[in-house]
Amino acid sequence: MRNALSLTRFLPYRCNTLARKISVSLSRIYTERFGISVAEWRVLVTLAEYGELQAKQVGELTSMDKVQVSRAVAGLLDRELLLRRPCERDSRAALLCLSAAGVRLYQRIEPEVLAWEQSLLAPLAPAERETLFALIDKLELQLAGMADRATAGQGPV
Amino acid sequence: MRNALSLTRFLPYRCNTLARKISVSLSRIYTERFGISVAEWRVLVTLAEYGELQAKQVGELTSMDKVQVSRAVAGLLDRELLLRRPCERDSRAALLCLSAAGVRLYQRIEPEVLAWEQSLLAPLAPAERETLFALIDKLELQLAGMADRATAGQGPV
DNA sequence: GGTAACTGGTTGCTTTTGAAACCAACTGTC
DNA sequence: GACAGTTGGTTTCAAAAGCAACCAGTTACC
Repeated sequence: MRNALSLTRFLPYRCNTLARKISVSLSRIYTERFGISVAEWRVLVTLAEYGELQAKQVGELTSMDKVQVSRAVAGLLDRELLLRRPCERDSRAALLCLSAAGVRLYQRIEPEVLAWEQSLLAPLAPAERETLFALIDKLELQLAGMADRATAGQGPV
Repeated sequence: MRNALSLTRFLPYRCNTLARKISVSLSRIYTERFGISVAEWRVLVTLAEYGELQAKQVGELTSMDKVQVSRAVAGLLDRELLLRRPCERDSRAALLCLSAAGVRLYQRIEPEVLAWEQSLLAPLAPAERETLFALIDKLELQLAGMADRATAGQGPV
């Protein structure tokens, strides 16, 4: 049967398998050896970068939905890798940050993850790395635009 | 806390979210409107391209593992979009191909998917598209090498 | 100040995924 | 031709993702 579509040149497929392979390879570092899930890892990185945040902000920064964030935070609190204190401006929310143990754990994992990333990016010249991130930016932007157009004109919200 | 790692410049994260957004956007076409899952879609595309294949070959061509293939094929057979006949050389295996209904369905979906892909790739010049696929190729190659090295030297197999 | 709509966050439930056990059939070796 | 090891494919079971309901607290409006 004649068809124009071949998976090897189909971006959704290529992007999906690449992401999966990357994730499997990377998660060996923090999942198998430190018992940290992908969601928990993202929360750790974000709090390490920003200091103190509400769960909602973590979700926005990581593109995780609130259920994922809630469960990841619960797991990290169980292991006392996070601290939670009430937010005085809004008593529904809480402020999260890494505990001392969380910082120590993060500092053990981070260099290994960075080394792994260097090894993955090794075959790419610096300019190619820039290009790669620029292309990803463009595609995400375009997707956002496509979503907007798809939901527009569907009657009043 | 000072750290070198920021999610916005971390390839695993960027690749993961991009793949997820692409998948959500695309699957609106075949999931919501035709009731085809991602795995089933890949089987359809592969059989449309290659004609008649064993489940194992479908798995190799699509990077799906055999459980995924098995379930996708079962779903498609239920809806009579596939034909299965015994393989005379190996009676464990079966040969799969699209049924007439499967071809018709595929021919309805394919143009919509191609149009969607064009719309996604619209902001990329032809040369940029080539670059993107080349970069993905390089990264997958590197990952394969990293996996080899990781499993090498772990004692006799 | 009371009530309706909304929001941050959690919980419960259903659907999806993935790993490993499993079955039947095939291959090689003796 | 019997036995050990392998392979194509399915099933089973447990972890994970996604959805909707929910609770408590907040905002907006009359």
